[in-house]
Amino acid sequence: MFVKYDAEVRATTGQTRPDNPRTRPAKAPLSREAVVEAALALVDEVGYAAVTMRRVAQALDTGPASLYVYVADRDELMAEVYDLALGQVELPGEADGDWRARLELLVGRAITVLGGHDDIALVALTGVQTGRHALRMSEETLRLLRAGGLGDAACVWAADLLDQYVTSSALERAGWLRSQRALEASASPADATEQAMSHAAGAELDAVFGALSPDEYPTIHALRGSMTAGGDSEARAAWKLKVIIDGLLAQP
Amino acid sequence: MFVKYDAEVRATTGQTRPDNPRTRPAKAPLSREAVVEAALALVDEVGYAAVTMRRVAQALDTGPASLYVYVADRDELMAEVYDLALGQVELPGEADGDWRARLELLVGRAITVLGGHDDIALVALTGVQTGRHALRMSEETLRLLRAGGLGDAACVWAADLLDQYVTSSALERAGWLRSQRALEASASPADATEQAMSHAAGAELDAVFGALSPDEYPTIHALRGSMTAGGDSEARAAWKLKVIIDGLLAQP
DNA sequence: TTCCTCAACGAACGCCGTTCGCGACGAACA
DNA sequence: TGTTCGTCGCGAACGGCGTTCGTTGAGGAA
Repeated sequence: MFVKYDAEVRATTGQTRPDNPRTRPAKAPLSREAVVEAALALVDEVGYAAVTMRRVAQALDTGPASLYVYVADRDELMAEVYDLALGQVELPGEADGDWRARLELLVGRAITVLGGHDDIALVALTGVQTGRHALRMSEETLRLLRAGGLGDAACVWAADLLDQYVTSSALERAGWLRSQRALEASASPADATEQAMSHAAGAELDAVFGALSPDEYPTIHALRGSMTAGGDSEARAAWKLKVIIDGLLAQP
Repeated sequence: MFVKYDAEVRATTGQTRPDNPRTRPAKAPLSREAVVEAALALVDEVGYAAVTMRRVAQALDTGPASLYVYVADRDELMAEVYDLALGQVELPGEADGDWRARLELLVGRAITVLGGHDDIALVALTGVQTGRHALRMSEETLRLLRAGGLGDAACVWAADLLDQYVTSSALERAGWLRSQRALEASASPADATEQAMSHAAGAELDAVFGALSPDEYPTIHALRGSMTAGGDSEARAAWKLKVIIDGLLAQP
């Protein structure tokens, strides 16, 4: 009853300041899970770098000090956020084809999901992740590679290589999405066709490569047409993954 | 006169590099180049994340505000530092073999050099680098790939893939070196044999994998012997690179 | 000599992650 | 009911960050 009253007052004033926070008899349900979920939502909303302990606390209507009951520090929180995001990756099933088709699907989904949460994949660069969902991904990757007939050591090294590929691709994709969003926000809504945006996105790189001296950088100059035309990023990603898997199968 | 005195004092104390009479007879010993060089030295000394504008300024015996005459912000400074580091990569020559041998050498050197400057490779994740040395690397990579007979589009995509590989490998290597250094510093100097360190380095991962339920993670459990035995990281890196290039050659 | 330009920098602003200790709360007990 | 006591949420503060602003003073031009 008091809780309800307090909550209502706070809701109508929009601030915790006016009333005495101490009058709260019972605290809203705070938990490690809630903190991590709030942080992931913030990553999507304001971006990885802008997720601060203060902002997470604010989203949960509390102070930054309260978060440290559930989380050791920002790094640990972000590691949890990373694993939560990884949980959104659906594992391919029987109907998705043989080991190779499933592996390609798994890697593609991981890149899509992680790249969709801004730079959360940066967490994977800080070391081997041992969260529940990270282990699930490793298990499935190794299982599929084994099904492909690779040797034990090759499986482990290949999983390592694929993990590097997923992480760097997710970060690349996150950066691309960010620039698209920035462009979309800045451009006048009238001419914001997708083609115009895509073209504008690569415009500065176009200029850089075009201005290069053909004598000093002959190959870049010769290929600048192919470099600018990023074209279908989907096809590019699929090509890269095919390269890696073909390479794996070429090993003894 | 005071300026001159200051310059002499600084030169004798070793704050700036040997006096070049041609450049700047009596000007302040500060320049964009000097700032970038000081920053790179700090990256090696205290690590990428700990390189702050204040520390760079301190190393140059000035205040942080003075740096902004030569550098727009920390990101731009770090991009310059990245390119300076890349300049330490020596391009393979005629004597190093065919295009493939040279490409493997180039990639290996890039990983070694970048990985040796802590997390400086993080810069490459913020977007396509267009510094002098970054372009030089791109030019050479594309040239070698073309010499390998790849088509125009394949060259560009392959260079992209190799760049991802270099960046992520450099960061992995930097992290490994960091943990080795930490271990070396913490362990008692008496038993600091390399084998003991290498073993201790993977000890916690060992424990994690060993504790996993064989039912939930059967493949990890089965391969945990191969996972822990990181073994020769040199061989692992060479294997990964071979996978990628073999994969490239398997494309139509 | 006088003036002008601009590199240099002290000081400050608004953030950040993290820590510490106060004091209100519920429980146990008289 | 009145009193004491342990728990723990969180306000307040600390040291440090990137960056900005306005002043200062030296070097070159006139």
